[in-house]
Amino acid sequence: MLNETLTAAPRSCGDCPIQHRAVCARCDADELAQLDKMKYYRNFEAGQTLIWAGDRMEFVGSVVSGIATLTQTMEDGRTQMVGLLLPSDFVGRPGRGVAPYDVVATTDMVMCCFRMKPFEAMMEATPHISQRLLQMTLDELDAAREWMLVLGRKTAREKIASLLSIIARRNSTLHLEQPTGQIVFDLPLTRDAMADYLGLTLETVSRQVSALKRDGVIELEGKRHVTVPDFHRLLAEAGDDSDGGMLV
Amino acid sequence: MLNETLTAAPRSCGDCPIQHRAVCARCDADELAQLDKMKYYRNFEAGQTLIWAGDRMEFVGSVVSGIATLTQTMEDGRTQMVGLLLPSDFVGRPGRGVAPYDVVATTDMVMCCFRMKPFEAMMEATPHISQRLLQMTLDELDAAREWMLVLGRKTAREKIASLLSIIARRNSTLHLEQPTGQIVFDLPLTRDAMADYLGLTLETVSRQVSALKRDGVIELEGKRHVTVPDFHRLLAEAGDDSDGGMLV
DNA sequence: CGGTGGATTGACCCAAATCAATTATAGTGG
DNA sequence: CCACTATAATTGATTTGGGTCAATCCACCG
Repeated sequence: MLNETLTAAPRSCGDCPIQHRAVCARCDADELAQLDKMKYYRNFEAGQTLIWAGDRMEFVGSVVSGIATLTQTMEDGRTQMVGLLLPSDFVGRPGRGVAPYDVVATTDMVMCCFRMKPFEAMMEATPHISQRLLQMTLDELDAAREWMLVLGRKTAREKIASLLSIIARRNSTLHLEQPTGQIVFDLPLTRDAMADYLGLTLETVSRQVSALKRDGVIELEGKRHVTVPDFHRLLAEAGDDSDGGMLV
Repeated sequence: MLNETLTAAPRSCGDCPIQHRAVCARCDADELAQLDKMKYYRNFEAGQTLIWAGDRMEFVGSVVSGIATLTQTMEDGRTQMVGLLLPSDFVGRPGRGVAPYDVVATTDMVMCCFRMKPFEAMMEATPHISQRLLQMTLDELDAAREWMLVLGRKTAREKIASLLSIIARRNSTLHLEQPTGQIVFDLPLTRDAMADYLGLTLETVSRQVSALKRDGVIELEGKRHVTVPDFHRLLAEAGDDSDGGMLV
């Protein structure tokens, strides 16, 4: 399942489900103790906007469980999703006072928040955090560039296949499996959110999902539960390289 | 002029035109001396491919002068530019052995290269470099996300206006001016490269450039020399926020 | 000069947007 | 338990922005 059963904050960092992938992954016991003093957990409900673009940011933090989206909006209302935040992903930018994007919870969420000021001070003092954050940011940059190819050059059908394969891949790496053969997962996004991510309309998303289903690339149970009988077939539909390509 | 007259390597870091913006910007004299031991300059000619996607990377480095592009290619030949590298921008990723994108010089270039291994070791030891690199990477991530909106939701006309305003802005920040009123610059890209950046065909680029010219948004002298009589008008054509929006 | 590569312009076509109507699906309260 | 909404999703008909194919045009250079 994509939505972890965890809906409450972990008892301590030792129990934290994201301790090995989050921004604090490299911290030693001392450093974790320091972080503990500036951190607090917050719960958000599905649909809730965590941060509005233009707001003052008073915290940064990690997604502990649940899923959020980063979205950019033009004055005339056109929107483009620019990020999908899964457990262990980092929210906010040290040193920046104002949020550039809307951050919206698509499921119930738990966040581990750090007060901005002390966190920034700690980043100056201990290299472990900024080193880890650098790694994570470089990964996000790669993902963003991958997404630029999707937005700029792929057909609607390829876009849908790309999104499905990305969700499938992220989902299975969370569970430490290699994505091959049959894969099953739940879509964390509505058709509308998928359209925002893909630079399409929701009608086109719906049509192409139906087409992929008709052609046997995917199977649907309800609107959200997806079975991919052959992951390689899906990758081929996405226009992605035969297999490899993926930089982890 | 966009192309700095500098075509040779600087004598020393003190003479370096990018010393205040590059990855080494925060380094003290000691650290610069350390870097000096692992660095070497390389010249590239316009059109030359610095790095092929899939190649082993044996160096990382900074653009000292000139302009390069980062490009992703699908097996069937569709290409998408995913980055524009200007002086002071960083090339390569510490810790990564294989290049994910083609890097191509669009003008003659000088690069300040660091041998990968010692550079990585130094990053572990001195926080100044990874802190600066983190800042730069976060800026690039913002730029990439800005670009996702352009690719996903803007019309061809807006895309052209967006590209022109980005080049104008970057160009004038290099010269420490505020972009207002009349702006003059040289396009560093061919129509074809612009199309690769914008997710368009070169014919559409040509048509929309002509349209913007016809409508008085820009003036052209030859194919490359651009005059923008009213920068705000250009921003409005780009669909960008009335003025602000820009996160520096 | 003719040639070559970049750029422009025109005619036509198609993939995805838009406009519009139905069809699930999930509550909610009588 | 069944109407009565409200929201998400599907499907159809039509339009359109940008792609494709093709014919010049232009500037520079040997």
